[in-house]
Amino acid sequence: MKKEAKNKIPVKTPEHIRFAVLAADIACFTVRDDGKLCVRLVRVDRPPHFPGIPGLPGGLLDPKETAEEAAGRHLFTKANIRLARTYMEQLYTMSRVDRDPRGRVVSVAYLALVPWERLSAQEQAGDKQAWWEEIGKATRLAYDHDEILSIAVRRLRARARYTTILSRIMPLEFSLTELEEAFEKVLGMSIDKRNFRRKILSLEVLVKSDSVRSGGQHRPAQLWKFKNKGVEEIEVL
Amino acid sequence: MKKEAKNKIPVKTPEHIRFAVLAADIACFTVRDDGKLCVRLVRVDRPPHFPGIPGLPGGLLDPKETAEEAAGRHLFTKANIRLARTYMEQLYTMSRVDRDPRGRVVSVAYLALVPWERLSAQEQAGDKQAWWEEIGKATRLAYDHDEILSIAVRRLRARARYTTILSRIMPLEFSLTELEEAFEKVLGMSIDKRNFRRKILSLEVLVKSDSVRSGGQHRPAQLWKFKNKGVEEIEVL
DNA sequence: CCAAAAGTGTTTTTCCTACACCCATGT
DNA sequence: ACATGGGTGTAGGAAAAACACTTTTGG
Repeated sequence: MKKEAKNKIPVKTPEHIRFAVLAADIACFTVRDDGKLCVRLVRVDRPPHFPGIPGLPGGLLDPKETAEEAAGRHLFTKANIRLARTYMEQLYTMSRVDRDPRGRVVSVAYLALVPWERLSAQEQAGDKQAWWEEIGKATRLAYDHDEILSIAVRRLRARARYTTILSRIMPLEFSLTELEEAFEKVLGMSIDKRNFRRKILSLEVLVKSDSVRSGGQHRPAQLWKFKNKGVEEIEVL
Repeated sequence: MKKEAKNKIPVKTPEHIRFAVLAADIACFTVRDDGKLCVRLVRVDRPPHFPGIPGLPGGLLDPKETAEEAAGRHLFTKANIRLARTYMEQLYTMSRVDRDPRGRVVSVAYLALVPWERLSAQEQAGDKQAWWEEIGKATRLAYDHDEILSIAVRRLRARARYTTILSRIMPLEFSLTELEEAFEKVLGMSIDKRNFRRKILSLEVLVKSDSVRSGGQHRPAQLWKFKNKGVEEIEVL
């Protein structure tokens, strides 16, 4: 019984090994209706090191939540993006000893995607606390968030090539041209229209929607949906 | 000055946010000379939950080291594998609240590779504390190490297909047959000899070595090296 | 009838796959 | 001389890439 007591444990973990604070940071992307690939930034105000400069949304873990739960929570409370509409996957864990000048903070970074169409008007517009920034212009961020962002963009590009991850950045219904443009914006290259359509249709991940989009003074576009709602699968493009 | 004091910080982080213990676990692979893909296991002895059962090597972070440094350190102290010979990349961070029944431990898992040829005789042989286990037989591990191992194998297979990661599991010099066998063991499939040779040579990642291997009673094999020592690159196979 | 984006086929080239025999060496 | 793994070439099919015109609508 004495032995059992010895083994019960870290209700009383020794002080010296509980030196770290755990955090989660989120690189949340969307393709804005002007076609720009954007990331959600927030105003970080932690003088003297980070006085009112931009950064990724994030915050500390609670003792009873996973890193992913903390990421979803802070994405909502700090950046006003609701988890229900977003896809999230773990990206990288940042553990440099001096990454936060105030003390040892280890941060689990997440990659999130949200369809622009499903954001409320207020979420789209942004304000002084949280806003959408074009990828190229999101620079000089707080902490090591430049590095997180660069890892996130690289990962997004890689996964766009061999998974259906872009289904999580598209509206529920979209034209093939819109899907092609999402690929072009994310991959930063132009794609042949006819080859793209043949390829994406041959993968059989899309189904025709009932409706068409009757936009400007031109032929209306057939709308499509992704067949498999949530998940992703291996492919190529 | 008062303001400054307020911003100095987590020399005095509040107790309640320093609830977690940080750890690193390592899935370290090699291809043994019998051709088996193996993972390094250690004996975990933490009764009552894990009394002398196998697990991945790992351990806690020190306050002044990164997760990767801790991984390298524990790989050496717990599993007797020296970092100098190993390639290591971050795999996934496990943060389930109850993953360690003794208290909240968040673990950063790493994938490591080491060439069998570069291990000492003692490291190759293993003992009661640390040994090489074939992938299929490494099961019912401590904590969530089954899950880590499964993620690691999946990742290794994926990266073998589009990077030169296998350069880190091969000896410095090797025959094309040996390289082909490494691919076959890792991917768990057989590969056509002629097609493999044509493909791998067309990628121009190998250079001929000066020497040949004069093994049994047959024609000696030309030996090859990877052109770019350390790094990896995008390819296909 | 004009502007603007939607939609559609064919040809060429590249890459993957399947497949069988000769070569150099040690015993 | 023979057993053993090392080494090579070709032909057919599938997928990728290059490329231009017709269709449908709104103004």
